[in-house]
Amino acid sequence: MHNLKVIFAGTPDFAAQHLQALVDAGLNIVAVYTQPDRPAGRGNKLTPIPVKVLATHHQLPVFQPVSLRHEDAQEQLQALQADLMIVVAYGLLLPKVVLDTPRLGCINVHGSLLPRWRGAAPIQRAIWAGDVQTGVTIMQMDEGLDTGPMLLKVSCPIAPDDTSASMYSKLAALGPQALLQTLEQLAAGTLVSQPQDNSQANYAQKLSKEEARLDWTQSAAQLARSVRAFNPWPVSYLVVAEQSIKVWAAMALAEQHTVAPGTLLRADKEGIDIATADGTLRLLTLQPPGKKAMQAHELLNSRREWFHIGSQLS
RNA sequence: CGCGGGGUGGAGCAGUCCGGUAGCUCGUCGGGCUCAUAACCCGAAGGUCGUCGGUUCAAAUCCGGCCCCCGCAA
Repeated sequence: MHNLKVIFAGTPDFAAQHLQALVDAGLNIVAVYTQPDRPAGRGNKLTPIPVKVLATHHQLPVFQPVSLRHEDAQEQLQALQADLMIVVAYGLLLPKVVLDTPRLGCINVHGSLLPRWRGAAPIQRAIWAGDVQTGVTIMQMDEGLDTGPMLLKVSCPIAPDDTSASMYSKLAALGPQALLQTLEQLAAGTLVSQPQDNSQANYAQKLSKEEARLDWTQSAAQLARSVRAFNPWPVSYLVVAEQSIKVWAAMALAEQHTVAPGTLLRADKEGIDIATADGTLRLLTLQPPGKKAMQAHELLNSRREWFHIGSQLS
């Protein structure tokens, strides 16, 4: 596999960890594609792109086209005469021309056990839906959205306290291993591809800030899963005293109640308990705007007036 | 120059506008009550108020520089 000319395409830290593994494995990486630098964050400063930082550190040629739909970008790609392109969380659509440019096409590392959770937020949706396991799938890319034939799947259990953040780091360890294994099989000629069963497919819809607002008409169990799935982004929140308070950790209590959803049942050292349509949600770690995340009892030390027992949350 | 909040005993906050005895809710330690307690009562320890400089008889508080943390919008 070391004589393959490989192009790597990816953007965030998750992708960078795969690139690192490829570099460590001694692959011949002829180019690295990543998204253009953009002003972002507080102060709108230019934020370094993880993959670019790593590529630059290893003195790999970096390309940052705005789109791969333009001919000049496609010609540039063509000129690299690559055998294979490896795509991990790149964030740009690859037109068919691009998919066909490398001799062996493009392969992708996807954060779910395909065909379940095709699309933008596979890791988060697996937690959100209460799946007991997820994993990574290495697949040959085709024109569809994560519809290509699968080359290798590795699964990973989702623990009851796993968040999207923790699953990301678990899969960021599994993905590179699976990717390297795939490349070895490719080189050895033992690679077997398996088509996806479309009848088993579903889509992992992008997360939104709107969706992150805790909706007391959902069940406590679902809300607890959402809190885990939306950590570290967009982070579940509730509105109290006209402020959005992020909820970084919560748990569903078995306890039932007879009051309206959104009623504050208790607020003590254990946490802040709120009635939902089905069961009670206990808020454990909260973060008011401008503050750091803190335990419920710490917030109550100074903001008791925000949490009067019996009050209604919207 | 995107908008904004903040750095005060171990924690979360008030006090800053109108300079002048360090406050609140917890935690910790000691004692008491109790069958018992994470509950309650009594008491104690613990702070150069982010940092550097300026103004002043006097600065957490006024003025200026610097460091750090965080929310929103992208």
